[in-house]
Amino acid sequence: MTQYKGQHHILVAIDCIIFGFDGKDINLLLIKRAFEPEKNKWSLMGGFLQPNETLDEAANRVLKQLTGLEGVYMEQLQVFSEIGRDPMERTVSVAYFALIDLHQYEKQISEEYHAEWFLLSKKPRLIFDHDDMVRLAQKQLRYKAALHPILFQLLPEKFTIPQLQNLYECVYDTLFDNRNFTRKVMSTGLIVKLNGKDKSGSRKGAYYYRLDKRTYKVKEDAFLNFVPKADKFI
Amino acid sequence: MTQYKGQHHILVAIDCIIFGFDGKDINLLLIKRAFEPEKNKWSLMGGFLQPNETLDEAANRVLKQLTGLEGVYMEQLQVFSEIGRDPMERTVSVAYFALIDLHQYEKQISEEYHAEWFLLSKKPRLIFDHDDMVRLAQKQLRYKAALHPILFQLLPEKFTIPQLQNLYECVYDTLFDNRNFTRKVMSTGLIVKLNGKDKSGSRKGAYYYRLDKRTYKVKEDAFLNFVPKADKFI
DNA sequence: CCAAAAGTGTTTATACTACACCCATGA
DNA sequence: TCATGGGTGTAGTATAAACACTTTTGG
Repeated sequence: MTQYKGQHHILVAIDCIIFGFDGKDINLLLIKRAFEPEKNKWSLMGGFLQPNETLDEAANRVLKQLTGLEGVYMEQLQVFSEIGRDPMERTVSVAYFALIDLHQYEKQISEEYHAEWFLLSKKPRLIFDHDDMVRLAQKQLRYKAALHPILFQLLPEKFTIPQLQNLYECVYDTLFDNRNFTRKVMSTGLIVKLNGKDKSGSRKGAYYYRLDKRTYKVKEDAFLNFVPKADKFI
Repeated sequence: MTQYKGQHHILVAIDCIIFGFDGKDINLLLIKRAFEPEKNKWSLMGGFLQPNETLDEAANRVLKQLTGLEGVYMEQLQVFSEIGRDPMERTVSVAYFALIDLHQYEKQISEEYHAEWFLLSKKPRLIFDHDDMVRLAQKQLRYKAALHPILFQLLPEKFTIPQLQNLYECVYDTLFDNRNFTRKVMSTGLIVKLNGKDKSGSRKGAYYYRLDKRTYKVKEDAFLNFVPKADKFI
C-alpha cells in the first residue's frame, strides 16, 4: 500500500496533568523542561506519540517515566490544536489527566526530570498552552467527581472519612456538612470500615476505611451525589 | 527557529458523527467514501487537518462541506489512535459529534458526496473504526443529554412537547410518563409557548414552543433531570 | 359520535437539607 | 480536665414518581 498523497504530516504530542493529594491540598506535578524552546521553564510532563504506540500507551509511558507508577487512573481530556501553540513547529497535543496518591510517588525516579509538586493554588506559569490544559483538567475533575467516585483514586488504600471529606472540600473549595456527607458516602456501599484508626489527625482517632472494589466497579459509572448543588461549582 | 529533530510526523484526521432527528427517529449522516482504501464503502464524513486551521475549524469545515450548515452544535469526542486503524498509513483521528435538525439539511450540497441519512438502528457497517466512533458518540449523547439540554439542537425552532418527549424516548429507547415529563420541562423555564399549533400529529393539535435562548445560555451547563433514573441508560 | 393524541392534578415516597450534642483521647 | 476533632440522629422540606381522566377535533 502507498500513502495518502499531498497531505500534511504533523507532530502529535501528549501532555499529562497529574493531580495528587497530600492529605491537605490538591497538588500538581510539574517538570522543568529539558530542551528548547522554553528550556528550564515549568511545564507539564509530556512527549511525542511514537509510531508503535497508541495515545493511551504514550500517556502511560510518560506517566511511568515520571512517577514510576502503572495502572493509574487516567483519562483523555482534549486535544489542543491552536496553530502557534508550540512556536517551534505545528504540534497538536492530546491532554490527559491522571489522579494519583502522591505518597506512592517515587522521588528518585523523577529527579532526572527536576519534577516538583506544586499546590494547585500556587503553581507557576507554565509554557505554551499548559495553563489552559490545567484549567480545563481542573474543571473536568470537578465535573466528573460530582457524578462519579473518582476522587478515591487520590487517596491511599486506607483512608478516613474526614480525609475523604477534606478532599472533596479541596476540590470544590467549600465546606460540606459532615453528617450529610458521611451518610451519603456510607449509603453507596462503596467503602468498608476497617479495624484500625488513624491517630495522626486527632486524639480520638478516625476509623480507617477502604474501597469495596466490587461495588466500585459497579458504581463507577452510576450517578452519585456526594456534592450538594454540584452544578454551582462547575 | 528550527524543528524538533528525529520525531515522527503523522497524519491527523477528523471524523464527524452527525446526528439528526426526523421527528420520529435518530438518524446518522453517512457518505460513500470517494477514494482508496475502502472506496465506495460507507463512512463518516471526515478530512485531514490542514496547516492553517485548528481541529475545531477543521470539523466545522467538514460539516459545512457536507450539510451547508454553520454554527451547529458540535463537540470533540475523543481521539482514535490504534496503530492499524487506517491501513494506508498511520493516522490518528479526532472524532467530533454534531447535532442538527435534519430538515435544515441541504440535499443538493451533499449529493456530491453521495451522502445519506440512516436510521441509527439500521446503519450499515462502516470503514475502519468508525463503528466504534458511532457507538461512543451515542453513549456520549445519552450521557450528556441526561444532564444538559442539548437535544433541543436536534429540533426545529418551533417544536411541540410531544415531539420533544418522543426525541428523549428515542435517545433512551424507553417511554416516559408524559405528565412528569411536561412538568419537568416546563419547570426549567427553557421553553416558551407560542400561539400556533402543530396539527400534523393529531386532530387536536399540539402547541408549538420555542427555546428561550436567554435561559438556555444560563442553564446549558446546569444539571437538569429530564431523564428519570438516567444512569440506568448510560 | 368516535378515534386518537394532547393536556392537566393529586397523592405518596424518596431524597436532601439543616441543625447540635456527646464521645474518645492525649497532653 | 480540657481542648480537639470524630462520630451520630431527627425533623422539615423539596423533589420525583406513580397514577387516570377530560379535552379537542377531523373524519
